[in-house]
Amino acid sequence: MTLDAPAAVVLELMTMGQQSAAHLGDLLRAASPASPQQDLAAEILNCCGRVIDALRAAAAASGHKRKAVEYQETAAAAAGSPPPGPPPPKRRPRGAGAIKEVTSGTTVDGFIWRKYGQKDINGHKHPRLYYRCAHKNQGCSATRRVQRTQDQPAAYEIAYYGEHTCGGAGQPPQGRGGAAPPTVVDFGSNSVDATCRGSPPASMSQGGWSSASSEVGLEFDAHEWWHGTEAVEEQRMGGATAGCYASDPVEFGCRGWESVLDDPLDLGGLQILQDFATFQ
DNA sequence: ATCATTTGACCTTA
DNA sequence: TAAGGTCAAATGAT
Repeated sequence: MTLDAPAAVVLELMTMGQQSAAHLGDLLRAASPASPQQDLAAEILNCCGRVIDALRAAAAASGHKRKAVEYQETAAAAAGSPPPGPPPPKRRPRGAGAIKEVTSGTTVDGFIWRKYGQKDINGHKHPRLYYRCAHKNQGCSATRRVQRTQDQPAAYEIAYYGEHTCGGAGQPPQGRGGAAPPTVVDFGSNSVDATCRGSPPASMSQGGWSSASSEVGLEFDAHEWWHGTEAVEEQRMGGATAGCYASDPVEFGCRGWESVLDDPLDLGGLQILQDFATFQ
């Protein structure tokens, strides 16, 4: 089994939660032999255990995949340090490795993209869509390639190329769209404000793909966070919009987590966890 | 009027 | 040479 850093952080946190719940159960048992609080602690314990199991299963299932980013790193390592040579080609080599690949139920990722092309691809039922960062005029060279998956029409395979040098998220293009929403992210809190206001991931807003532990939680928040053209297209393409589990404290309870983990198409669910276990 | 999207053509790579 | 990736004019939306 292989667990990449963010997934490993989730696993570690869940393990800590499991231990804390067990400790709480012990304390409650010492205080009174039988109480509803003990049942609650036991339920928390059970939920943590199931999430941990699901995480480990997801990591095991995806462990055999050789991802583009891994290939890229391997190739770079084989080539050694980049020699001073001609400028990078205007067009990336076909099949060049993405810096990140994600399978998601939404194309919304917190960045603002401009579509510049669409192509029917052999063997694919759906066309491939090409986007570049809306801040290209600021020198940002980030692009992404979006392809609907064959077996799951509501899911997209998104490959990212290039690093955001623009600051990206939270800076809607001048002249259209509204003011950027606050980019406050609080992974340590499960309050509605902290998790459901639609802020883009902080690590994204700073450009690049941070492996910071906070991103584990932030990916759950990568939903429609401003009403720009991307959101409109999202509706036109029939893509699912990310659910916001944290918006309902009940939903975010034990049953909510289970439903998340049980449905690979459900945003912020197991698919995302698999993405992190696979693509980091 | 301005800006984003669409779409066919062109370019590059394998 | 086929297929993937990008360009840029045309078109549509605001």
